[in-house]
Amino acid sequence: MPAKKGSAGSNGSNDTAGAGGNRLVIVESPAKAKTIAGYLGRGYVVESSIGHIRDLPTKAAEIPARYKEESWARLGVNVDHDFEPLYVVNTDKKSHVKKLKDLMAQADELYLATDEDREGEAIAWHLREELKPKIPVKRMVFNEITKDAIQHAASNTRELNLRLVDAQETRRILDRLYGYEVSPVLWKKVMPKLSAGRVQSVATRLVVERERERMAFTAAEYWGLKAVFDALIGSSPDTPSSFPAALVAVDGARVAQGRDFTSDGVLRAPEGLLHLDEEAARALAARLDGADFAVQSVERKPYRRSPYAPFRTTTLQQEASRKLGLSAKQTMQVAQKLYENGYITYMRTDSTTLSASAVAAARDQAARLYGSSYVPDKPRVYASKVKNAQEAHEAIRPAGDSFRTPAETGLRGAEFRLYELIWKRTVASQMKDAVGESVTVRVAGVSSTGERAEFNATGKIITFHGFLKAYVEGSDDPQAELDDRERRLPPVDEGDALKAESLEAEGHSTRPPARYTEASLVKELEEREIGRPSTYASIIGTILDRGYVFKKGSALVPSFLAFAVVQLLERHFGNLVDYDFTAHMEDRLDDIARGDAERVPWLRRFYYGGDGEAGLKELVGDQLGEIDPKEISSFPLPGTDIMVRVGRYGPYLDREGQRVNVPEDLAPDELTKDKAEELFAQPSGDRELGTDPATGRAVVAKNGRFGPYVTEILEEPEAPAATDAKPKTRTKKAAAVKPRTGSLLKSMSLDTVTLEDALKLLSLPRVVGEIDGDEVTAQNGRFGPYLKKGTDSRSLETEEQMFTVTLDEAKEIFAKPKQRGRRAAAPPLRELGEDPETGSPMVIKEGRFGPYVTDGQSNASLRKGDEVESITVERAAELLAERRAKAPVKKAPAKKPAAKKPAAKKAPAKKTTKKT
DNA sequence: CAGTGAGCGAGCTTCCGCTTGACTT
Repeated sequence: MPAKKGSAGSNGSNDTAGAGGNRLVIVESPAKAKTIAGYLGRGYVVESSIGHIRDLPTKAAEIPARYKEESWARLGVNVDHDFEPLYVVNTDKKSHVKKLKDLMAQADELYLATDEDREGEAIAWHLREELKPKIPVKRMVFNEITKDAIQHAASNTRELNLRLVDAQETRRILDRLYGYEVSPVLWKKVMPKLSAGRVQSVATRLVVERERERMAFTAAEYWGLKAVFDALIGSSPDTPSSFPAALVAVDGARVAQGRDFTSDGVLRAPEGLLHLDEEAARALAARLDGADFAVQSVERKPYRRSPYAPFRTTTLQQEASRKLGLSAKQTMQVAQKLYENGYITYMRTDSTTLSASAVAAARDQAARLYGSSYVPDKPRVYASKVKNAQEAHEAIRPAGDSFRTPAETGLRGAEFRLYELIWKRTVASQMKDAVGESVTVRVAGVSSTGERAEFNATGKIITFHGFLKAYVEGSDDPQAELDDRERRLPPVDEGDALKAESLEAEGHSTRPPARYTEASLVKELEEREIGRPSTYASIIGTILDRGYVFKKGSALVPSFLAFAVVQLLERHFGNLVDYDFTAHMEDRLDDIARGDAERVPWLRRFYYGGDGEAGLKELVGDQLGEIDPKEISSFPLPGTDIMVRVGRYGPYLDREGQRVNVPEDLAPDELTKDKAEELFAQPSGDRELGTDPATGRAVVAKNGRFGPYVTEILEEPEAPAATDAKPKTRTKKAAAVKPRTGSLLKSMSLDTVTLEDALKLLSLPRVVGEIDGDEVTAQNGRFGPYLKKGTDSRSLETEEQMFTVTLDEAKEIFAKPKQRGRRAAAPPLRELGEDPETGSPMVIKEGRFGPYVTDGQSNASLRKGDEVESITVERAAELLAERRAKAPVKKAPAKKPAAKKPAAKKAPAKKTTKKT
């Protein structure tokens, strides 16, 4: 499938659909458009939609003005009227949609050739809705991109399948309701900007559940014997003389191994099992020292292994991770490049099917490289293992009707290695099975006290390598035996005497289940039918971005934040994070696609409830009060009176009010009782800076609620003798002598702050002098540096001024009224001229929340995509108009906040109470 | 998780699934 030049087909190939008219064909991907243009030739113009062209509005700014006041506008779904969706053309697609319209204006027929799956059908429908064609519209589908298949598809079109579109729309609406209703619950109860969704929340839950298993896990220790036996035949490269073997039984009782233990560290079924501890194992080894050993039995079984199916998205991500160390995202980026440049087929697929020409190419390549004896008589066919596979694409394979070897591509770096991986896997998939023999040798000996000890050794001889010549799959577990690796044993027979070269005790302990990696999590999701090939990489990205998981090497470790979020969802939205939720959804969508069910009753049940079960609306509305933020963010540390809490500033430990931070990168399963004590013992990362020579007190730097600061350590008022003393007395005493504190200046940092800096900070407030009988001091406050004179104050411009400002300067500053200092100091960033609507001049200013436009009356923040430098008069006027529409009266709302001032001040504190 | 005094434009965060290119330094 070499890329052809230009997007409009002009190659002189057969024109199957007849001469004359112009046909516009729209596919999803630009790369595909290029190829297909070449196959269709004259009379066809092939363009791409570049994925979906319309969607529900993402944020307020995208909601058309006439809907903004609707109660459901925030959702983009009219939940009051049959869940009717509101579609807008995505901002970044507007110009492209116009281009498609222009092309359509010159066409006589429109072919909607998007992928043949649920999403593809929907894209086709959206195209029809948005382009509003007045020319005939045909739906064209194909599963294979070859000239024959494409030409056949062009002359065998069908109608749009509106039921399939209905199913897609239902999926879309459900995901929106889930995501946009549940996320705000997290903002209120846990932390702003968090998110929940059908896929990401289950992915997070999987990672959290695995960590819980690890935390609940109790390791069991067990011992065995490892021996190396010598067959006394002399060794050659092909036939070793000695081989390793492990103790499996003593006097008929099987020796316990890792798999015999439960996750609680106890034996599953102790009868007939021998659990060796270190002492017993060493003693047995001693009693076997010098014993005679002989081969008790030799068991041979045929070994046969078939090649792996060609790559689909998830298997490619897994293997690229194991073998090339690429993340899911990196893999997809590299694959995208290979696809765009015509080296491989499409990389977001759940199909393992190869086209006939690809099968032929793979067989041909295998025969040329390894000989025809390596190629089976009949092509291999791979049925998809993925249950809800939509199979709109082929497997991922080298492009074209004959494959380029990696060397022939001229590729380099990651692109070369990924291509090579895909090429090998594809070629191997059409090769013969590997065959051989697996051998189990059992060796027995009698100890000095008459025990009969039996050892096992296993080997594998591959007599015909078949596909293994081309490709061996990697393993996630480095300890695991590679299934395909050859391991030879000496050619021994029953009764042969053996000499023990070495025999020693070996200790093991059971291991907790391994953490997920990106690749294994994606695999798990795919097996549970959650998520789609185009989203696997971004799901990982989302849960990383939200801080739900972090990476430790390649392992995905859940944060305590994830524990809190998952705990909330499990307790209050159990159905939504059920692992089968998506599977049930898919069943309903299939019903809808077949015409066996309607979407509205189903969505209504989901959103409004029924049959005695609460719907989503009630759960996020009336029942919201039942969610206790404190409880949801608290986890008792087993066996202690310590609580792990997730706060706004990260996780911390709480023991009767004593608090200490938990390092952000501490894995939850590493937070043991001992570790917690250790954290309490070295309080909160304080850094001792030295002693204040004036007071003899220690000065430390700490990180506090308001950022880094320095403080002094006061002597303990009393020895801890009076344990009965009421806290009140202590508070009183502490109130009498408060330690001096001071926030670090912006130029300082916690790591580098010196004693000298600290003493300077602790010297504040500085008395500047006296004005009109009032003492003037310079100090650092909540809003930065300022001067204080009685009840009056003025901000200072720089922190340095706190130490340098003179009395004369202070007089000057106090002579000016309060507000002006700030307001006049900020000149407009840009002047825009008159608002065409109101005639008042508009200027752009920099404010607390970033740049905004003001006409003196209304103010409106610039939105995403608006730039101070480039914003137009029209856009600014539009923003102001929007702002005016929202808050038309100026006085009433201005008064309210004023009256609420005390409440507003409490707001931050209130938030904290909610949380803590 | 330290503790101190203003007066000011609020507005937005978020879902899943399709698919790339557009900016500037």
